[in-house]
Amino acid sequence: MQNPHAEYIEELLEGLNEPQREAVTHGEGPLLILAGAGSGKTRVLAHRIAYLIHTDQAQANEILAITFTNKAASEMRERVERLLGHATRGMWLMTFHSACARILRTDAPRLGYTRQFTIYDQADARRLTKRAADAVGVDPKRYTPAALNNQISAAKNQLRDAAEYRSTAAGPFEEMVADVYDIYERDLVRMNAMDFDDLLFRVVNLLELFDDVRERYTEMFRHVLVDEYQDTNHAQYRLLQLLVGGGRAPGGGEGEGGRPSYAGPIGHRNLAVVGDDAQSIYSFRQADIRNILDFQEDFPDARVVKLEQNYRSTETILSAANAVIANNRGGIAKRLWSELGQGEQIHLRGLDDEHAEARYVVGEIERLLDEGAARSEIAVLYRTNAMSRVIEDTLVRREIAYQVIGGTKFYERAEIKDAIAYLTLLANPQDLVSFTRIANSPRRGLGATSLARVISHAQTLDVPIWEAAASPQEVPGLGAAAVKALDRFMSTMHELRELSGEAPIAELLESLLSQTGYVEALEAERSIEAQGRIENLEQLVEVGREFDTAAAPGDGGLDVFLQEIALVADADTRSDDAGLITLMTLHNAKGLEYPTVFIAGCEEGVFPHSRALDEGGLEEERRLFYVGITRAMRALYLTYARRRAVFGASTIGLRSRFLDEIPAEVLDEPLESVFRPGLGSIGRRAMHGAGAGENGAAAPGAWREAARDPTGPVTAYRLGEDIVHAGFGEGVVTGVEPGGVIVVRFAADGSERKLMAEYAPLQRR
DNA sequence: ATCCTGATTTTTTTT
DNA sequence: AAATCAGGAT
Repeated sequence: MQNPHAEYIEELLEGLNEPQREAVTHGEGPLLILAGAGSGKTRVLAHRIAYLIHTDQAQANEILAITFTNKAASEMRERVERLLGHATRGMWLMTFHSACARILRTDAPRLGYTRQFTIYDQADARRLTKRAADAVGVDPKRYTPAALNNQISAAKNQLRDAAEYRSTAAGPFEEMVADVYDIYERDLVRMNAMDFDDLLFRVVNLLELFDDVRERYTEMFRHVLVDEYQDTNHAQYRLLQLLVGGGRAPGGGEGEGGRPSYAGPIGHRNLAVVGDDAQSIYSFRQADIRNILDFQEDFPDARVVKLEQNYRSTETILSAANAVIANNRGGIAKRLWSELGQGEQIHLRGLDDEHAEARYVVGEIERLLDEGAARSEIAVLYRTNAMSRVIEDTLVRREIAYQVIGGTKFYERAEIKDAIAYLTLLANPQDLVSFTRIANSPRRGLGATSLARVISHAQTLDVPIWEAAASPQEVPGLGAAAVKALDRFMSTMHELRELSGEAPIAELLESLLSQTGYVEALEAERSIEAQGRIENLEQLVEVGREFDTAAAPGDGGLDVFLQEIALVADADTRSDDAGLITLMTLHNAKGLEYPTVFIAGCEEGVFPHSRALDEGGLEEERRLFYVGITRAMRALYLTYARRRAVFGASTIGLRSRFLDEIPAEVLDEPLESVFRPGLGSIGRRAMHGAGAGENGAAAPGAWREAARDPTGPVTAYRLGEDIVHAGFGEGVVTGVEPGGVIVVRFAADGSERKLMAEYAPLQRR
């Protein structure tokens, strides 16, 4: 019997290599795809989804596919639709957080929330944590709300609620956090609100508490696929187990047993995960690399597919990446290879300070553009958002168009948050955070004292803040002026609430901004800044208009709009506009690729970051460096600055230890990069000699021979260099550590010794 | 209630 | 260097 789709399926598998094919055509049961960087995992995922639908193993609406960003999700959806030739409405293709918000929009009432619950972002969560900390009497100098909230967030991501946290709290600090956690949690519930972590946690609660709900979703999602599995946290792990069943001890108990055994309820176990342990970079967000490392223990019958052929980068770039990651212990052995040829060497430059670094980067960008490169082919990556500024300044000066991903996000701008807070209060009258945000914005004479009175009145009566504010004359101690101001404010809000039932979002926003006097107040300022804010608000109205036209019928409510924009990540706003250079942190670059990549700020303390250097942090920093390197397709530039302004003060920086983990033969590093200024006549002569390039950098390769000259002054030894020691004989450099220490393995007895490069009797051979 | 000023803090990384 | 915050003046 000929399958009518046979040719189509053949077409679907065309151009895939053997392991990719295996992953795509794998049928039921657990599947682990270990996908090295650039090995075509997005492609495999898209093809697998299309394959499942084509072979009738699943309908589109029976698939749950989790990606790391909304942007990745919509790109994936496009790919799948192109493969299938038709739309995929009904397929759940989104982030963990979006999927959870969507589940909760249906089922949150089971847990005592309304469907209009508010999602608080990190800033809101911190504000609420501060309130809780104040109530507990925490010394705000010793413990910042951010630090406290991080503790709470970490607990939630491990599915530990306030009571559980208290029961295991050890020491006074954790006791105190437990107190804060209690109040914070109580406030959230009272305000019908959830933070980001709650979205996951509450869905886990929902599925654990209500068998009927769990069954509904397990039956609904016959196939679950997860991208970037190495960066899932415990809550996400548990969620997956509840959805697909199984986990440890397949066929084991009904799941009601002890907690620490993760045996979930019995399910179809159709879980396909894709990831790369070498790219795990979110442990600060409680991502647990063990989720991917232990997958085969969780599912002993899992099919495991390794994708090691890289279709993205040159061999030069890959050998750098492989050499760097080899310095980490453990991990799943992989060796990326590619057929794309050696390509050009990796450009490594040391510059005097961050301004020189920016000038060098932008100078090279200009050169590349002159040679015909498109701006969209170039990305500049850095460790921290603050580092974008200097580069931005330089780009502006040279009039090169760029986009910055991250940093101050659109939805975090004060005016945008205000406008959204108005909408949020209309949807959720219990939302105290939104109320306090907008009650006096624009100024209407409602100061902190008056607001505190209204709030405490609402809390004594245990009624929503909206209700308490609606009858200001009943608030004890409220001055006559304040009563009047509140009265006016609330009558506007009541009018808007009427409107919110029927009007489209864009219209509601527009009337809100005019009726509350918000835009008027900005216009009155008559400043450029205020004008910018007004433009931002216009942009927000535009977002609303797009939502109005795009939203599926019956799914276009205010609550849906608010919950959607609460989960917009900045990475989602990345434009593919061919006319823009892209600037972003290394974290934001995950999953992306560019023909030319710059990694700036390769200095000790910056990258690896000084605050990451304790417990195991170094390996994660190295993975981050690995992620950065493997973003590059053809050209990679690494730069560091010998001096850098940190907090306005100039600081001396040493080149990153990661640079010395890259094999010398793939690097193109001019001499004056290696020699620190004033280190001797040869260094200085090099500066004058071979013709310093436009930005003070010598022409590539000019002094490479000199750098190898064994009689020259001590230069940094690099990984893999062959040396001769006067006492121990021949050996090879197997490690380079900061402080001029190198590790050498000697051929004679195979021993490894640490030596001071400068003083040991060493020679290159 | 609002504005001004000086002190303090900020930089990991993000859904 | 810039942003936020507390305290005090208006």
